[in-house]
Amino acid sequence: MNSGNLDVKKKPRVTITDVARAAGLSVATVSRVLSGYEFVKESTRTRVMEAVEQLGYVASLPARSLAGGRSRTIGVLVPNLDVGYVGTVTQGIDQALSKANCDLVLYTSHHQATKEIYHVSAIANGITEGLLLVAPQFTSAYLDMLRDRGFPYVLIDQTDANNNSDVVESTNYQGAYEATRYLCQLGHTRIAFIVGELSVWSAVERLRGYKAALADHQIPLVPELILQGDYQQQTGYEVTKQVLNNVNPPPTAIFACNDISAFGAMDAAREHGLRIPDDISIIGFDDIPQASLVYPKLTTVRQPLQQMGQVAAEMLVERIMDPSRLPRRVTLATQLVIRDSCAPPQLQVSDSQASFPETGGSLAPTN
Amino acid sequence: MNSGNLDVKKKPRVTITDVARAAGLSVATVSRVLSGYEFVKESTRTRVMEAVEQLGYVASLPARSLAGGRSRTIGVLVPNLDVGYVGTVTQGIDQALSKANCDLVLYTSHHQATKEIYHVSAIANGITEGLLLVAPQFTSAYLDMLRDRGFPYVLIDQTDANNNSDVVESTNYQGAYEATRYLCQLGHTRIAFIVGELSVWSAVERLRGYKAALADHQIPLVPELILQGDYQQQTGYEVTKQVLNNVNPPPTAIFACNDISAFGAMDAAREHGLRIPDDISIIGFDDIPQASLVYPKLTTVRQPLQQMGQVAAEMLVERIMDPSRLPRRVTLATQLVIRDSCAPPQLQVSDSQASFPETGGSLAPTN
DNA sequence: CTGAAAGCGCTAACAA
DNA sequence: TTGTTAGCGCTTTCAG
Repeated sequence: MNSGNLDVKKKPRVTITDVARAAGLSVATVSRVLSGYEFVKESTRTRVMEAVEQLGYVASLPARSLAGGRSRTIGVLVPNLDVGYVGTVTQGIDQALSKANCDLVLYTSHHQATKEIYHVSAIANGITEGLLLVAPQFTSAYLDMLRDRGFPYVLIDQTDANNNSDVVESTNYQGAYEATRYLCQLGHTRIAFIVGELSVWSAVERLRGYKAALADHQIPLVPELILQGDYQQQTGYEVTKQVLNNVNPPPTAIFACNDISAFGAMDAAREHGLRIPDDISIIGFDDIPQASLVYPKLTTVRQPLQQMGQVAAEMLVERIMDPSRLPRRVTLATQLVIRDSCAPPQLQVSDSQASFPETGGSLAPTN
Repeated sequence: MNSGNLDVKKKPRVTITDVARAAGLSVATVSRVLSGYEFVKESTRTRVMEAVEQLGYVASLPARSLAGGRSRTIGVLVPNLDVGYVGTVTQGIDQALSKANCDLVLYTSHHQATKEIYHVSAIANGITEGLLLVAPQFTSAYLDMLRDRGFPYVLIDQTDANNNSDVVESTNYQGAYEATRYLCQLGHTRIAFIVGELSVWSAVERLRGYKAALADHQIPLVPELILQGDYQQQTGYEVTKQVLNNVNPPPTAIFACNDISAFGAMDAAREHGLRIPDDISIIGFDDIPQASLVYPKLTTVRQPLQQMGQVAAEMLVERIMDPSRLPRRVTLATQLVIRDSCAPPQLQVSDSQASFPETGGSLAPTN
C-alpha cells in the first residue's frame, strides 16, 4: 500500500532495541537469542522471536560486525569474471558456502597487481570473515600481512612460497605431462605450448610437465614452440597465428595452458586454413563447460574446478572456526578427457636437418 | 619476516585513532581528508596521508558504514551462477561498478523464493548501498519494503507491477516476435515454444511475441507445442524429448526461451535421431557466449546482456547519488542473430487430418 | 538466566 | 581550518 509514494522520507530502521522493547526484555537478551546462545529460557526465546517476526527485524551487518559478531560473509578474489574457469570455481564456492550459511563478496582484480593488493587489504578490513584467493598472482605482497593479522584465507590454484597457507590445487604437472604424452603417442613431434603467466604457480608446473613429457619421448625442446600466453582467447589467437606464420616447420599440435587459449588457437588455425584435427591437433587444460560445446569438441585436461571451489570454501570455514589448525594443502586429480580435437599428424618433414627423413620429397605436405 | 609464525596472536588493527595520533591531529581531521573533504590545509592532508601510508592504515568498512559513511559496495542478487546469462550480465555490472569505484557483493537465490526474499532484506541491512536485482522472481514480496526504506535498487530483466522502480530490460516481445517470424518465413508451421517461468516478466513478453507472430502468419496456436521450461538445459532437454515422442505431427522448429534451454533441445533432437537444422530448426534467446560455440552455431535473439548490466549499475549509482530522481525504465534493443541452427522444414505431412494438403500446395517450403 | 554498560571504528554535527 | 563529542546497532563482559 502507498506504493506510489515518491517521498524521500525513509522509514526508520528496526533495531535490536525495538525488539527488546517490544518483547519487554533487554537488548542483551535479544542479542543472545539471536546469536543462538544456549542458556536462555525457552519462553524468553519465543517472546523474542515473536517480536522479531512481528517487527520484521533484520540485524544490521555492519553493527554486528563492528561489535565483533560473525558476519557470515566471505570474500572471493578472482582475476576476472570470465564465464569459464572462474565461473565454475565460483559455483563450487557458492554451493559450499550456502551450505555453511555464508554469503559471498566477489572482487575482481582484472589481473592488475594494484587492484589485487588493494582488494586484499580492503577485504581484510571489511565485513568479511575470510578470503578465498582464486589464482592470485601477487601473493607475496600480502600473504604475510594476512597471516600476521590472523585473517583466514585459502589459496586456490596457487602456492605459498613459504608453504604456510591452506591451498587447493590440482595435479598440474601430471596433467600437463599426460596431455603432452598423449600428443607424443599420437605421433606428434612438433608440439607447441602456450604457457600461462608464470606468476601463477600452476603455469610453471604445466610447463614443467610439458618439458618432461617431451624429454621422456626424446623430443628436443624447441624454444620457438613455447608461446607466451596469458589465459586469454585473444592472446591464444595471436601467438598461434604468429607461430603458424613464422616458424618452420610449423607445429603439428598445440597444447594450450587453458581451454580459453585453446579456443583462440583453434580460431587462428582455422583462419590459417588448417583443419582440426586433421591438419593440426589442439589440446586444452581445465575442461570448462564450453570445451565440450565447441566444434570440434576440445580434448583437454580436466581440472575438477567446481570441486576445487567447494573444497576451498570448506577449508576456509574450518579455518575460521579453528584458527590454530595447521595449514593444509589439498591436491585434486586432473584427468585427460579425449574428445575430437586431436589426431595423428599428417606426414610432413622439416626442411633442413630433418630428423625423420621422408621418402618422396622433403617439403610436400601430404595433403 | 617472521612468516613461519604459527602463533595465533593477531596484530591489533590500525585504527583512525592511530593515524590521528601519528599525524598529531584529531580523528575528525583524518576522517575528513580520508573522505576527500575539500577544506583541509594541503600540508595537513599530506601529513595525514604520510601517516596512513606509514602505518598501512585501511579503514574499517563496518565502522564506516555504521557511522553513516559510504561503503562503496553494492549488492547483486542473481538467480544462480550459471556461466551464460548471469555471468555476462555480471561482467557488465562489474565493469560499470569498478568505474564508479564500487565493489560488488553477489548473492544467489537459486530460484528459491525464500532465499530471494531473505537475501533482499539481508542486503538492505548489510554494508551495501544499493541493490541490483537480476531477473528476480518474487519482487512483490519486497519491492514496497525497499521503497519504504528508501533503499536504492534497479531491476534487470523484470518489471515492477506498480511501475515505480528503475528497470533495465530489452525488447522481449519484439525479439520473440522476430524469431518466430523468421521461422515462419522459413516455412515452418509447427513451431514449438519452450516458455520460461511466467513469474519473470520477460517470459510473458516472449510468449506474447511468439503468439503474435504465429497469428500474423495465420498459423493456429497449438497448446501442445507450448512447453513449460525453466531456463535450465535439463528441462529443455526433457520437454523437447517429450514433445518429439508424444506429439503428432511433431514440430519442425523449436523456439527456446533462452539459449540454455535451446542447448537442451538440441541434445534431445539429436538423441531422437534428428539432424539440426536439416530435420529440425532450433532458435534460442540471449546470445550467451556459448551460443556461437555449439555445433551447429545457434541462431538466436541477442540481448545486450553486458550492456544491460552496465546500464543498470550506472542507474543504480545515479540513484544512490540522488534518491529523489524519478524512476526510469530503459529498454534496450534485441537483435536476431542468424547462424546455423535453422533451415526450411523438410517436406512432411502429418498422418491424419493434415490441415495442410501438400501437392503443389500453398505451404511447401521454398527450400 | 537476564540486565547494565562499555566499547567496536568511524562520521557528522557543533564548536572553536 | 580543525577539534570535541555524540552516537550508528550490536556483542560482550560483569554483575545481579
